[in-house]
Amino acid sequence: MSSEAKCSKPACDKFVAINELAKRRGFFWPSFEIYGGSGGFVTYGPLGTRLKQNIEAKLRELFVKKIGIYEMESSVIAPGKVFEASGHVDHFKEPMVECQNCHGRFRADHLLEEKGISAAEAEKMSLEKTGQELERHGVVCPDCGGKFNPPTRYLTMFETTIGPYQGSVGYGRPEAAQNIFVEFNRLYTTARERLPFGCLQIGHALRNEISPRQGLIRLREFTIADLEFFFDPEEPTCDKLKEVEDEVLPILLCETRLKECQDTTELTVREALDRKVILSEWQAYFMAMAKRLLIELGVPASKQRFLEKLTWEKAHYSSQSFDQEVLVDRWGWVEVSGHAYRTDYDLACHMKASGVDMTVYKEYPNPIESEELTVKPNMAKLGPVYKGEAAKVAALLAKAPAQEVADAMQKQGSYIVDKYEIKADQVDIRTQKTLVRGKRFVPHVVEPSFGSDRLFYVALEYAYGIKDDRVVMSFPRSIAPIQVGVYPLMSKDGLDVKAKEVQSMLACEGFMTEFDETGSIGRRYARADEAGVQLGITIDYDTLKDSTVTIRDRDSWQQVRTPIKDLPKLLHQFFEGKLNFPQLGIIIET
RNA sequence: GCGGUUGUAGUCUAGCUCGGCAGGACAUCAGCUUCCCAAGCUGAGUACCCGGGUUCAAAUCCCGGCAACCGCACCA
Repeated sequence: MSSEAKCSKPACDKFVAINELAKRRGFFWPSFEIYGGSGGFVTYGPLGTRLKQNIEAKLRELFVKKIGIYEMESSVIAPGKVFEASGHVDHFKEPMVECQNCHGRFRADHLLEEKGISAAEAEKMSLEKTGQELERHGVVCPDCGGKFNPPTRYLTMFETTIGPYQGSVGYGRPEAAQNIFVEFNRLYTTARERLPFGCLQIGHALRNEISPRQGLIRLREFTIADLEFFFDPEEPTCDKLKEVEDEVLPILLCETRLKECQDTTELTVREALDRKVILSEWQAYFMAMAKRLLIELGVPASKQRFLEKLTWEKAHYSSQSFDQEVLVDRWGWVEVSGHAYRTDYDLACHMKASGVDMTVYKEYPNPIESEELTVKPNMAKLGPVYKGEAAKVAALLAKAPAQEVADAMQKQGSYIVDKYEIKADQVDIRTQKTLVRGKRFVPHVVEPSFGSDRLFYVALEYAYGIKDDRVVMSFPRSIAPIQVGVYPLMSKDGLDVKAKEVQSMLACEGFMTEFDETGSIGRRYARADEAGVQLGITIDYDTLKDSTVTIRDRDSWQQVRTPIKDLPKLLHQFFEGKLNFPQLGIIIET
């Protein structure tokens, strides 16, 4: 079918074209179709799964291998306590009211805010109180003036029961980050108790969206890549900053946004830090790396920007947040990653809720010497005098300010604590030298967090192109789901046998290959272009004579002639980016 | 969740107003033929979103559900 005919309708944008292609060729499709489907769930097919794996591999290459970040994998379900402690149970529950007349739904707290009640106050209110306040202010439906039903809470986390006991609530994680915080102590031990260090978790997350309607952009179950990077707030220096300090970050600043202006400010990483636009060096570093990741996925720098989040847009845990956005055909700017400075919020919350110490110990370069006056009860003397009350007296003494006790002893020879008079010989007062070698503190965290499915979608959209009326998916060569297609020019005269040999050899060399012998050679090239197969190797009658093959490039449709024996080395270098296509052999003029 | 639009093979779609054998294009598979950019011929398989109702007869009309798109709302 001609793509022109397909795109003559006004409704046909890239989103439609990609969804159609994705279904037809097996990149992805809506899940559970045989039962009518269920919104917000998606299945990745053979091509899509590979592409997604390659994208995630790219993320690992940039964020894990190069910096030495750890990785972990934990459960999707967590006991209720985890998300109560993290603040998600409170923040994912929105009070909503429904109009009895038109059934419109509104955020109850937003309605109260319009009546002059502060956001903080409205958020804290109980459901009952919210209902009373709505009534007191005579709030009616802004659409039709109808009355509201009593407010209810809508929880955007998936709730479940762990085991057969009803009281044991569990939640599907809405982000992968909490697993990392919860396991901090083990990870820190594994990291040989050194800061800074980071840990990445790529895995599924669940958010029970009210109405997920943008294909891969908003799903109820999706893949998230959360990287939590822990560092000492007193030593916030990023030792990798040199590698990225000249990288330009186009940022849409808060001050610009408040003027209702969409202009981005182009700042290098260095400038952004100097001007305190970005507070943390590590955060700036990760933002620069995120920009590079998207470039490697095929999104040019000019189609990317960072959006500084306004105070009320930020997550409950974040002190400074940026969204990395990519321009897409249908929706304009779409978030692909979030960069939050979470400070010590999460670890502190879990420490408080669990009672487990999650501080780390830092030794000072030079121990700090200090002199301290101590008052030690002399139990040998106190015991016989106070008998049963001796322990209580000792405890009271321990609480008393040492200097005050010492002064009293010197002046009056005794000290009165509560109703007891302590004699000088009943305590031991001395000056003790102590050496403070270090201190304990809660590490700070910066978090880059990627939506894997969104990375996948933008990679598809930016790969999508039309050449001579044919769809060509021009993936960057490092993420192409199939690297090499092998085609016998004819599937007879031994060409097919030879082609299978070549394919098998390349597969053993570690390449992702595909064999196709049906249809004319042109048709097979077209099919391969649509699947984003990077290179095509064609076995023809000359191959049988001189053991050379034709290699065809997906994007330029150029062809070169190369001996079979040179293929492994040349192709490895090509996919590593060390060779360009014309360097793969002798160019065939067509 | 509300309002609007919509749901027909693998994909895109005609037919629905006015009930009467569900048609096309592309894709797929097989055979012949051709062989370096979707050639041709012959043949094949595959569809009316689900459930109920009205009717001799339902893709078509009615009711309910599910799903998608657009708008509203929501999106830490």
